[in-house]
Amino acid sequence: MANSQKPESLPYLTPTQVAEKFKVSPITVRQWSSSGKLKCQTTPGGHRRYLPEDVAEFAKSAGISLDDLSTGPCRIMIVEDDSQLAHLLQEFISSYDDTFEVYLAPDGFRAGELLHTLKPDLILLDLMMPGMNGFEVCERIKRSPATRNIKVVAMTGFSSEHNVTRILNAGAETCLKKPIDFALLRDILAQCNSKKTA
Amino acid sequence: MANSQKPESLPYLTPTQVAEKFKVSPITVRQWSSSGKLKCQTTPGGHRRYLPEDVAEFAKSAGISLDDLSTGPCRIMIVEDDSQLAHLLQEFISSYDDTFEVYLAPDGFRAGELLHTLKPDLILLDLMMPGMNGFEVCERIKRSPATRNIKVVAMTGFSSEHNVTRILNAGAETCLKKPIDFALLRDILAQCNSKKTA
DNA sequence: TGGTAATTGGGTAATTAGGGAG
DNA sequence: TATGTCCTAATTACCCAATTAC
Repeated sequence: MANSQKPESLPYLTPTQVAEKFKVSPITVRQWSSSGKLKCQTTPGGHRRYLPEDVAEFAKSAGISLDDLSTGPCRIMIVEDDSQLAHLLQEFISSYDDTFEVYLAPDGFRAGELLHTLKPDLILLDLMMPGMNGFEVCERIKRSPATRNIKVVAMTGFSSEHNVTRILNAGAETCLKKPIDFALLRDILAQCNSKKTA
Repeated sequence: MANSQKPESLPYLTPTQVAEKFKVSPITVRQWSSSGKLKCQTTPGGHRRYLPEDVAEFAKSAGISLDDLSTGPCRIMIVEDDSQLAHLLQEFISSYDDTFEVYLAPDGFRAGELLHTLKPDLILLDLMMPGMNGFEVCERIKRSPATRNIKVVAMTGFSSEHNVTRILNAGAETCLKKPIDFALLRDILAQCNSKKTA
């Protein structure tokens, strides 16, 4: 189950599903929609359907704990063209906590795909990959509302002071130097884990 | 259908596709048809197929605006790292039909992102880009149910017989040789146009 | 042409949802 | 503000043979 593909989730939520996320009754969710606080769409039969982004926006505006309830298990994407290192990271993460779901993106295309289909909680991002500018990728992730709350941990073998500053300014959590210090990585995973309240 | 000459690739919708548009299960779509609320055609085997116009009419009668592709314009993604060529293609397409929406993906990451966020109708795919294997990309697009009906037109400057065969086997509509023959491109756009019912 | 996985239709039962007044 | 209940309607689950897609 290590590097399996696609966890394609439904692009909408029913009232009951939304209610479960907020730990309230479906009737309450109905009220939120009626009063306009929670945007919703409707089926031809009049039933309400909720888009994940609308739910997230409502959670934020209401100050309720937002992202962890909606995500489920912790998903981690490893963007790394060095297959050996990628698998090493994957093994380490899985052995640290086998509830983490780890996905590998060996190239930019896969990274872009998984970013929007998998919607990971954490991204380990190699800054030096052919045909891909890691800095731009990080900036783009942080610029889009749909992805900006994803944690990005940069990885690089040529960590000049300037580059480290640049990637941190782009919104990365931290910048790991190669070879990877697995103690640091474990700390990062610990933070990722503490986020889970379930 | 405005100007379609051939019933080559009719824009029929399957029950599942209609269900996705209305955020509902395929079973519900079946009920709508059984009760006569949603008109449908049937295959020789008895399976239901839906015309976009019938779906649009049903949506209107239910007071729902379809945000998605049924009524939307034709979206085209150009995957090409040569900025000059990319813009040239964009200009040509826009001048051919200014209702076409053209988006540029200068690298693999943008291509992967746009594939799932934009959900284009047609992809012009450069096979030779750094850090991106065009053949693999095409195969992946055609393998996933969510994207397999997107038309892929390959573009390459080194079109060996073997490579052309390979990309066509991967599911590409055709393989354009560089420099691009714009007459051929126009024909492709014409097919893309006949798909539109709006 | 042939093989295999995914989708579909039919029918009925079970679950969920909306509206409103409490 | 959030929720429980009643009634009716909309939506979905389940089973299995046929059809369709790749």
